[in-house]
Amino acid sequence: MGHRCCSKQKIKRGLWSPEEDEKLLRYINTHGHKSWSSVPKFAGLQRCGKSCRLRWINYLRPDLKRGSFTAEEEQIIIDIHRILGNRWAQIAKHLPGRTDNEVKNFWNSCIKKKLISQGLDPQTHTLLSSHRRSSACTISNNIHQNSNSIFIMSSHIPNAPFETTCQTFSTLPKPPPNIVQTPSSIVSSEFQTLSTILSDDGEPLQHLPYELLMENATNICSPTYMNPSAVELCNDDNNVNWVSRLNVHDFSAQTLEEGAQVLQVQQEKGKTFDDKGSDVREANKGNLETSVSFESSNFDLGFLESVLTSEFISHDLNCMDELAWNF
DNA sequence: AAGTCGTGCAACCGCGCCCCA
DNA sequence: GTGGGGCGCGGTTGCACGACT
Repeated sequence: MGHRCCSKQKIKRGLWSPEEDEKLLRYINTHGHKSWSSVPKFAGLQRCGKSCRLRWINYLRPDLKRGSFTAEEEQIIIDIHRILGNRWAQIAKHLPGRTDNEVKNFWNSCIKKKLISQGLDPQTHTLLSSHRRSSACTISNNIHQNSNSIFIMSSHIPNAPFETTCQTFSTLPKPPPNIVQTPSSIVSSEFQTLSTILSDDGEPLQHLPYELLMENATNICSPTYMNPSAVELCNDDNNVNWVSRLNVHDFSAQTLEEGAQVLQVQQEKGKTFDDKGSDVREANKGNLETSVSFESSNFDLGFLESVLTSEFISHDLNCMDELAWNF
């Protein structure tokens, strides 16, 4: 079945010949492509407009980058996919010279397999269930220099000495001065440009640019730097206000060794943050709160990632589109 | 050398959105 | 309000080619 747009025409399908490429290229370079449906007719091609458009976008466009993806591009794809999912066109916008088709193919042929081999679900970027039970997970510093990922998870060999896990925390590099000596709470105004560090009583102490927070996002979970009482990720997008809060009182290697851990995740809808970042946390009594507790000797930090990631992903993808993803 | 299998990628397909008459 | 055309997007297919037996 042909495309609706070209059902009346004699349509050739399949691979493009060099002659067809030449015709299309010459026509578009001369006339542009105001209407794809009329391109084949005027260019002398027996193709449908849709096919011409695809050929131009994916192959003939002069600004296309050739060759294999770099490690940096790969990491960008993974990072954005973690948030946006299979929105290849959106992802491709952040990779100059790459097309959505190219990104999609690269994902399906390479990245997907790589993530699976690492025990990660390529759709959710969380540990596959088969790995979740058999291994304790650590949240380690983000080793990749070009990544804005909040966490990188690494599997912890079940019977390995616990020091292996702790080591991850204790060898983190020193944080920048404005994040060290922290108050006990960080509020990340995730989808705006300011992030705020709050004191114990919720008063804003310091506003941080979003980029700075993200650059140092790994610090949030580094007990070497601090021992925050909560990590909050909030979105104040017009009428939709939400906060994800992770109480991580004892989020330290020391306590991990002690075994019993409590992670409380509070999802609080309806909270508002004014534009100065002040927290009016008592304002709303009707908040939805979800608490999850663990009493396991192996605190599953992988779950933390799941929670955070799902918050990022599920709450409002429209916000994601408006993110300042212009690296 | 011939057949089989796996992989990468170009191209197609169907759906949904937007615009306009 | 609605129906049709155009376009963009994500999922899928199928071919070409190299590796392997």
